[in-house]
Amino acid sequence: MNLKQLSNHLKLSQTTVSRALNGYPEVNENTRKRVLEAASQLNYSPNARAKGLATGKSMAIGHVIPVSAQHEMVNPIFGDFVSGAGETYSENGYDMMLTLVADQDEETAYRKIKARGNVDGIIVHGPKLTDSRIDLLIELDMPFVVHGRATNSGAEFTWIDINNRRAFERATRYLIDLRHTRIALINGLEEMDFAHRRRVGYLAALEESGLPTDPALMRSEEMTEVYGYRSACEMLDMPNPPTAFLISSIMTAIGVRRALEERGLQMGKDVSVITHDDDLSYMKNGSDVPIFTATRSSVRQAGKQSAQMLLDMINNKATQTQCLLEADLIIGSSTGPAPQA
Amino acid sequence: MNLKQLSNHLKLSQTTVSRALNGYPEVNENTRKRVLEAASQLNYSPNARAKGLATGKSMAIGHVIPVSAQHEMVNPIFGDFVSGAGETYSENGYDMMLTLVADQDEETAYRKIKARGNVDGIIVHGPKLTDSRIDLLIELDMPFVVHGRATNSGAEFTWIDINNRRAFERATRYLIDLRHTRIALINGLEEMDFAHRRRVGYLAALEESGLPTDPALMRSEEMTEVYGYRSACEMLDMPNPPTAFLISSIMTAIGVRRALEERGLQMGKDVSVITHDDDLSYMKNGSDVPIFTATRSSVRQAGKQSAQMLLDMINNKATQTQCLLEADLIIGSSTGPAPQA
DNA sequence: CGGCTTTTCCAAAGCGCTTTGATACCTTTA
DNA sequence: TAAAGGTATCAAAGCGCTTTGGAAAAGCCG
Repeated sequence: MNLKQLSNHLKLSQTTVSRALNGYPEVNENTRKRVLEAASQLNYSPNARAKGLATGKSMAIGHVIPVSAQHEMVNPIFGDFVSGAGETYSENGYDMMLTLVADQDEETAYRKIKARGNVDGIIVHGPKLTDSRIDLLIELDMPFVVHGRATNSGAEFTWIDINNRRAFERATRYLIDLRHTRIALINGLEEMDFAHRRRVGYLAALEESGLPTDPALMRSEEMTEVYGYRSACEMLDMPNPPTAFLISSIMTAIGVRRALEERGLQMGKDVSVITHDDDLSYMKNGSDVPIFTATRSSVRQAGKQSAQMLLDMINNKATQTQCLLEADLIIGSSTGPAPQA
Repeated sequence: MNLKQLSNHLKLSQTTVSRALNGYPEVNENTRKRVLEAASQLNYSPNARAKGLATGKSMAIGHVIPVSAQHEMVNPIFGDFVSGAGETYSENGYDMMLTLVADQDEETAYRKIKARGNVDGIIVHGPKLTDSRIDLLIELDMPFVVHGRATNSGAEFTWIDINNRRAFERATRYLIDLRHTRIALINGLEEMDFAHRRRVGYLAALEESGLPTDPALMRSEEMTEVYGYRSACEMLDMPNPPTAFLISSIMTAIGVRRALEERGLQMGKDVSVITHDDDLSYMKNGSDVPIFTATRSSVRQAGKQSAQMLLDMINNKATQTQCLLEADLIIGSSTGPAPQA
């Protein structure tokens, strides 16, 4: 069923039918009603390609997911982010297009996306400290919103991010207040902007309290469970082990917990743990009382909001060009005063 | 840069340029080379919408993710599945389109997808025991591949699935061989086809050994960590607790482990645990020695393969219409002989 | 060199929609 | 009553590509 058939069936011109369907004023209300009824009854939906060609809009948003060829890793937050964004898209009649791009061919990939013209805007995932994609997208004149920031980018762009620095500064300070002095940082890859900021926050709190920093207590890797386990094992087996861990992801924190339990160490008593918690749907941080003390911020919410920002931008009703969310510091049972030496 | 501009620039007709780019034989090799060079130099990529309109193909595959409105849950396997599929798509020049659909408006959603015509085929996620989508898609004449099966569907359709029944039957038998007699099943929602099959396998093994089934030892819910924790707590606090758990997801298994540890029970000694393991990238089941004894099958691989099956189907070189993968039973340290009463 | 096929290229139609510019038909107003 | 202004509809052009049906150019043969 296409427009032509529908309008023949109604004995109206395509123009009128099209206008009736798209809510233009210059069509009689009775006619409009008739058209709308027929359309829904005959199950007519306009062909998206044709509509896109004619309007120059594709009514789709692209999500470009960086894939490091070595790891074949998918960030576990991805599902929740996308589900949040998807909700906004549905409400506004947009489709969501996914593209996985290996680091090395980012440039061509983005250019191609622009040229192919099947998205009206892009959400940029996983920005690095220095991220060439931003300048590229500006050059291409493609609307985009970055989930995160890119510290070393001079350009102005629209982003939504959580206050990673402050969150980790607060968390570190909280541990220091509990008299911990050897606090380990199990971070994400520090070429990633968020991880870098977290480290800055961590270091700031240490420095503020005059505590020394120890490179042996800082790790930076892809945030898997095994990474948390391995790091914790190695650190706990050091002569002078940390009494607290600050961790960038709940998956990794679970690995750390495993290492603790394996050693008969009690979390919140022998060793304290704070993790960042993206509030993932399948991996909630406990129910009533949180398992982990955590810096929490819903990534689903961030997805929803970044989608909204992008749509506003595309439809020229943009006002807010950046959005910094504060993470909550929620206290669970994984932290407690440092054990006396 | 569009075809017209490109062909003007080359002083050739659009026809010739189009043919040169699409590898048709009726164009001089020198001309073709000239065209190809200019295209890459001027960064020309054909407009996907226009191309789609002209060819009737959209070169995109839709993934339709069911979202239960209450839970707002995203299956954690989703990211890995999609990343596997995405790889196949990239290799073949296909895009991936994501649609989140709430259960109640499935029918309209699928009809709309068909009518809008921006995908050439669909991957169906999370099939239920009885799933109306299958008949609908057949009626709509839309190529599709189901990730999983739908037991109660009479129709013939293309699917890829793991042998859930056998996997859980083997796992249960393994536990029985270890002299466990009270084996709990912490399953996914049993309206889901995979969960139903797992239950059938579990029951078959029990029956085969003449062991009684106890409804108090069987749960069926959305597979979160908290669900595992809560179920295990409740069961362990029963007068006659299970000595072994069979669990449908590694996330849930982690919750069970948390409950065990909280009670000072040692996994693999006091209580045995087997879980299904989708081999998620960020949640590997340990490194050298597996944390959990598990029935393992890579969901990333399944994603890759289902994408391939669908593309083959669309391009008429389909041969294989169903694919049953066996899960490995890998032995970790979470299982051991049942403790003597 | 004329007639034949083969090679190489082209003009124009068409995919399904939106949108511009016109055209009828009614009202209103001077 | 004629001119002016609305209202409701339409025919046709155009979005950027593919593809059909030719036509010109080139190569081959006797």
